[in-house]
Amino acid sequence: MTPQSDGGARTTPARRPTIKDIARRAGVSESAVSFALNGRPGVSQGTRDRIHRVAEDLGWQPNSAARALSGERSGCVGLVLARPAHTLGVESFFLQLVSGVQEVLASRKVALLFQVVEDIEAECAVYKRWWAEKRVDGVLVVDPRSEDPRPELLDSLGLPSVMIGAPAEGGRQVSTVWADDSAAMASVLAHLHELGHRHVVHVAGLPGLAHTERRITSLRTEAHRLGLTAIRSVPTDYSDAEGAEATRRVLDEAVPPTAIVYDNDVMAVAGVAVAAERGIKVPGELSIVAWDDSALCRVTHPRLTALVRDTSGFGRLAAEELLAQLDGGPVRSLQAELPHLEPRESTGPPAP
Amino acid sequence: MTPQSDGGARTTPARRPTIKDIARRAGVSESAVSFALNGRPGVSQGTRDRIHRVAEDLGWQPNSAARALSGERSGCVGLVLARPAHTLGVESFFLQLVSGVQEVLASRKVALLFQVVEDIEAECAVYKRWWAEKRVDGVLVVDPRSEDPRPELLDSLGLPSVMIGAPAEGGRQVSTVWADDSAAMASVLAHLHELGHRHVVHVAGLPGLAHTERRITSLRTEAHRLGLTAIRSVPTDYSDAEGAEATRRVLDEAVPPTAIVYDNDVMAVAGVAVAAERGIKVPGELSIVAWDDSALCRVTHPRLTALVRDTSGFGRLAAEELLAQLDGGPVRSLQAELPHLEPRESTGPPAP
DNA sequence: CGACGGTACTAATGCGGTTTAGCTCATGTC
DNA sequence: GACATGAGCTAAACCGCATTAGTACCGTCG
Repeated sequence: MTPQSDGGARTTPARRPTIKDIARRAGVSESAVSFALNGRPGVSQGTRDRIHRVAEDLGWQPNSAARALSGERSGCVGLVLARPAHTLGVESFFLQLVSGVQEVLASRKVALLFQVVEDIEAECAVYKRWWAEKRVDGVLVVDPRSEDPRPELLDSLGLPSVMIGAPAEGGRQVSTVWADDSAAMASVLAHLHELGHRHVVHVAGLPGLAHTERRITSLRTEAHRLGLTAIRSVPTDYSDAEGAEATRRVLDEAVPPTAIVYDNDVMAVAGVAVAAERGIKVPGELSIVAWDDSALCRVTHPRLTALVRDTSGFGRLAAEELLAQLDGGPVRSLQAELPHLEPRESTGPPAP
Repeated sequence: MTPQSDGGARTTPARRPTIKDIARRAGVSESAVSFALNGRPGVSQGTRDRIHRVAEDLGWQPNSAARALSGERSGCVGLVLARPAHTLGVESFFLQLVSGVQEVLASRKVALLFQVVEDIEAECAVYKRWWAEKRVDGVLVVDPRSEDPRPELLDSLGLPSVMIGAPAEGGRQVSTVWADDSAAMASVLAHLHELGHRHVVHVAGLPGLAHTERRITSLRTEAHRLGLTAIRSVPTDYSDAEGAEATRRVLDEAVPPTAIVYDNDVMAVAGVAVAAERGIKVPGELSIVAWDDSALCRVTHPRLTALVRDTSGFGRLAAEELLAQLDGGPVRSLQAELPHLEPRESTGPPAP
């Protein structure tokens, strides 16, 4: 830590123009300006144009605090990510989601308040604070759980919100946007079944998460339907470490699986590494499928067969839905496009 | 898209308590409440305590808009990430940085406004808008460039800011927080030199970025000092695709390098994959070093020797510095802890 | 020709805080 | 006992915008 320059006086920058400045320059009252700039009736077309010109000239933008204070809208939506610090930052899902969200929000001049916390309790605390401070108009909620306290909390606060990734839950006034994990899992299993696999392991993500549960259930149902018995899910925390560990465990079993489905890209890559370390050929002796595509799936050797979904499109959908709700739209449950399987080099027929 | 429930009337939630409510309940004026809650003089200890108790009871939190409007502080800082959508989301650096930033901000109840945009022009536009809307009190700026328009812009707006990753630049009233890439690069080259490598290629990141330039310069200087001539940098855009492509190119040369240093983890992993695809043994025939450690470096086989830095600590430092500046502190240039090399399995002596 | 209705605008108020100015009363001072 | 002092509190202005309640003016119609 080396202080280097102590910085002198900062020159005072241009003062922000206000409605008053516009009013003076245009020779009208402040209210006229407000009407004109907000497209309200009560000003002639002539003055309206003049006001717009002056505002443009001055580079005026509404002061967000003032607007929030009078208009009852802060122009912000919130997004909290509850993840223990060490699991942060490898998965591609999240930033892509956010980039989709932003596209929509930015076009409507809505800002995104973002916060990373350790766990779900802290997450709830953030919602309460944001609500009390009137910081956000609504929130996007990720990582829905099977026993989730958040819909109830958000409902009681009356904070408009969209749950990303969960189907509708009974009774709560919370919109949801979700992908059909069940169908997707079925398509993955069908692909492997067609190739001839009869013994598949699903290295799942966190058990508490709703979509994990859906995938596990779907796997079981489909396996049953296909008459397969040697099929099961093992839980992890989504980390590379547990992904690798789970892989080692199942490969050590008396009858190891011929295919493994991983619940995210990071674990799938870890699985490839474990196979490499043991000299197990992929896909010759072991087929691997990654849930969620990303650059990762393309940098491994062999490149990974992956379940591709339009993550940023998912984010866009969620953001649209939240904005619609803020505009007084109904609470709904929307389903995103079905993920599709992109076969690459990591899946093939099992060894005879 | 399947609308499912149309949501009925939302029950009106509890009204947010205001200072007025506290004043009434405590039997004092609103100003007294404001003084008490902000630790200003002008109220006796007795009333002060009483007011605090009432505020606590009511669960009062200051309305952020109101406070921003009168207090000249929005309680928000901004962070813009300018990346083309397709390069988003693999690198671990960013989310870790943010998690460090948040730790500090949250403890001071400052919110983080986050925005993803396509390029640096859009980024500048966001700063201008945030300034005009008075949305943020300051900003954190990432990915500094060698010819960077942002310090000048931020300076002219008078928006307090901290550049993350660049050493101080002449004249601008912008703080900086940076790591000594030059020394780090020197340590990497020393490691490889000790192992016996004489022909090293540096697969660099985007040429425009300041730290890329520093690493390239340092590599050249150090190579010269060590009397090595077969050493050079090749530029990429940080993506897995270009990392792989660059690797193929240099391995195709008449005299291929015996070691490659990659400017991020993703490209290093891509490099490993290219080696695997060609049957080149790592580290037997090719040593690989990754700049920045992450789960990725541990899931490859072999695990990657990496340059470790405390990214979230870096974020903390930057956030601290920005807050200090908002509190009237001087503009400074701070240096973060020196990254250190973590030798793993991907580096070894070159083939004889 | 005066009441009427509509248009184009202004004045005034409020949002929830912060801050300045002022007011009251007890105390100390000479 | 008159007067300055300061502690403890209140009233009022203000931040920048949205909104509601007027007001002035004009044309129209009975």
